Amino acid sequence: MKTQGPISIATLKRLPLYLSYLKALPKDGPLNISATSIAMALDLNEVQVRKDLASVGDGGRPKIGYLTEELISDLEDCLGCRDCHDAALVGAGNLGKALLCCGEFGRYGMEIAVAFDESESNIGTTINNKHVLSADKLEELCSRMKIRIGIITVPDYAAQDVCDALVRAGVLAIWNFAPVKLKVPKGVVVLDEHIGSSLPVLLNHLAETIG
Amino acid sequence: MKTQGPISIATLKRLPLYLSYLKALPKDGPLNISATSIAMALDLNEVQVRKDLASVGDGGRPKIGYLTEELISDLEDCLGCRDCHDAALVGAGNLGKALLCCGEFGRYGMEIAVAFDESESNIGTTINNKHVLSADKLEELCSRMKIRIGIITVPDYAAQDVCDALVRAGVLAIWNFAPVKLKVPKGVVVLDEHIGSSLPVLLNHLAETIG
DNA sequence: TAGATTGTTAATCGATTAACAATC
DNA sequence: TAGATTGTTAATCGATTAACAATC
Repeated sequence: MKTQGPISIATLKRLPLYLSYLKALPKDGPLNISATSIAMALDLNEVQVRKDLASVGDGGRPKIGYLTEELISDLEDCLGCRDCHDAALVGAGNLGKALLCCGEFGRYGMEIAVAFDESESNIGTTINNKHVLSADKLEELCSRMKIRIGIITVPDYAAQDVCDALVRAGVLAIWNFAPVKLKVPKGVVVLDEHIGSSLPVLLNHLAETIG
Repeated sequence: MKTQGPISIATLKRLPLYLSYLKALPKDGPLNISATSIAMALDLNEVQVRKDLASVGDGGRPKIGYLTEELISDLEDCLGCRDCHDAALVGAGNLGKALLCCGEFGRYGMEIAVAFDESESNIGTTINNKHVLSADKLEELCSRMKIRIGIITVPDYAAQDVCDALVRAGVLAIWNFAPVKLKVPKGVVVLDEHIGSSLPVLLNHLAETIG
């Protein structure tokens, strides 16, 4: 693995694509793979692929390409699989459940360790082997477990309160699915995942197609 | 509403933010709102807000700002609320259910009209007043209902097949939640919504913070 | 050697931001 | 009038892409 300079956000977002593509390749296939073929498969520019790969590994060889296994391992290293962080999810509704059941986060260096919810019907249940606990215990437990990542999948009116509680518990990074701009103290990072905010892009395309 | 030139993708993605912010304002508040205050609230650059708003409406007035109601209506027009498209969702798992229950798509000009699934336990049920039907009926029904938008929330191995069926049924725009690069004929648009692909961005920030 | 492939340097493109003029 | 606010023009920035040299 390469000594990293900072990796651009755009590149960072593409790394999971490469990893899942490489992992899906047949095990008995060739040992090498070229940036050209990756680019073709993922519908990307091949120079872009090479630049991206250059930022995670120490390169391929002309005419031969990259060693597939090495590339996978470099990508995993870079995506942080080695030091996996525990996360707490708050709000075990449909979206929360979907995330709890999503197996691939481990690959990216995050594991949902515990979930919290307010509804009696959810509290005490287990989803994909993860316990759903009462939201009352959020602060104390996250603090004790030294959890640094919070995932917010509660309705928008509750999001800021949950966020505040997570911050008090020592959470430093928040993945926010509520369509709300969260206020956090300096040093805490928020990543907004507003499902639906790219919908206009799709509908705009459609409108043009239909004419 | 303004006669539109093409709106940039970045702008298009921000429009829902403005709309939901404006809608959340108290009804008995002031009639006007300034780009400055919107920018503050949403943590954006104020020139950017003005440019974005310029592309949907016919502008505000110096010293006064924009008429809140007019701005809301312009945003709604632009986001296509007037001609709402029917969509079909395929895959009524947790994520599918979350989307079926999400009320806000109507605002953006899309309504999920029907859902399809393979599992016996889901077929025949109703989620948020939307029928879940057998995947066998997908092609015929989507075709008959003249559905133009497909939402794919099935496991990745099934995604391409579902996509093909949707395309055969005449779907022109696909919102894809499976972590797979779909192959579609020309004229069909795919918008990939890879939840998790921005996770590395968050974890990278975290790693820097922790040091 | 010839050709496929890599990596780098420079050009392009799109989006953001800064500076400023216009206006109510 | 003075000041808040708008809109526009130009500068900056980051990311993508094209052209080319290096190499196995």
